[in-house]
Amino acid sequence: MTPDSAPRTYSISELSRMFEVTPRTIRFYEQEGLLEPERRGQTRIYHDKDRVRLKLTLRGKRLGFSLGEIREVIELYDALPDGNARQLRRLLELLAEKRTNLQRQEEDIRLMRKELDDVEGRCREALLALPENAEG
Amino acid sequence: MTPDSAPRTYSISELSRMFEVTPRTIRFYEQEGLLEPERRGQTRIYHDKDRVRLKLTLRGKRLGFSLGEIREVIELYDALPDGNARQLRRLLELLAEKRTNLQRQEEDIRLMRKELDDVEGRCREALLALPENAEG
DNA sequence: TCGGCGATTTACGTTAACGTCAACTCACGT
DNA sequence: ACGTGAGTTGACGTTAACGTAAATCGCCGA
Repeated sequence: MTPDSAPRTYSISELSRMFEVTPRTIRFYEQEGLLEPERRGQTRIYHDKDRVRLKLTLRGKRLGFSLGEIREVIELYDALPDGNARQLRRLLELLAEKRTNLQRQEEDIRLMRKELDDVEGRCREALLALPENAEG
Repeated sequence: MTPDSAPRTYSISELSRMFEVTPRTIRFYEQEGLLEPERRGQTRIYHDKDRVRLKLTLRGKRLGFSLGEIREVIELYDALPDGNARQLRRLLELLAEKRTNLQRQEEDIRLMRKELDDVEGRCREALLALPENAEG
């Protein structure tokens, strides 16, 4: 139906709206080696590859990774199919690190949930103990 | 056996070692309203309450919360048993926010794991495709 | 009495991750 | 020809979260 899944492109403002970040941020990420948009004249043209990278970058950020860490993975990933053994092993190392990190975060989330439950419990008790209570 | 579970106290360097942060960090957290150690002369004396707060603070940090966010929760929590209704409701709001946040993070972790799996898969393929391969 | 050691205060320095201009350029519609 | 709107390039500003260094204090043991 769609012609032939035309390889879409995006303007910077388009991407910026899609992910709710400013154009400044997107240019900054490029400067930091996280994106490599095409250029039409002086204007940047973003492809799906860039969109995906941006998505991964933002996700990484939400998980507390620095732009440097994210870049390192992306760079190694890009050199993947023909990377030398050293690079590949390095990448595996990096991946293992990230996994460990994720695991710790899951544990932290679990514990934090318990805290929240506890606090919320006490909070509701305190509310009910109020003279003029009316919860909702 | 232990006398009567004496309410332990800690020096700043002791705490600093326990959590692998610098004394500077601990003082900074106090300045930001996250800790309120006792004073013996000009020296800080930390109680278990402070230790717990520090632990929570660091956990919050690992989950990407700012010191300000963490403080807000701690403050409201401290004023808990006799807080007024407005404060209590505000606290419930905050807690809900944090929960939403945690949920998003769990989703992010899930997705990130998938990415890692994918990358690792390709990486191992690339390794095996090497002429002089020897994985371990 | 002196020398350390641990702690404190004050203050300036630093890094990451952008924000915020200002001054263009370029294509487009009228 | 002209304005308008999107995009670009410097360049400097900002904020959070500490780092770092210098000067000071108090106590304890030889």
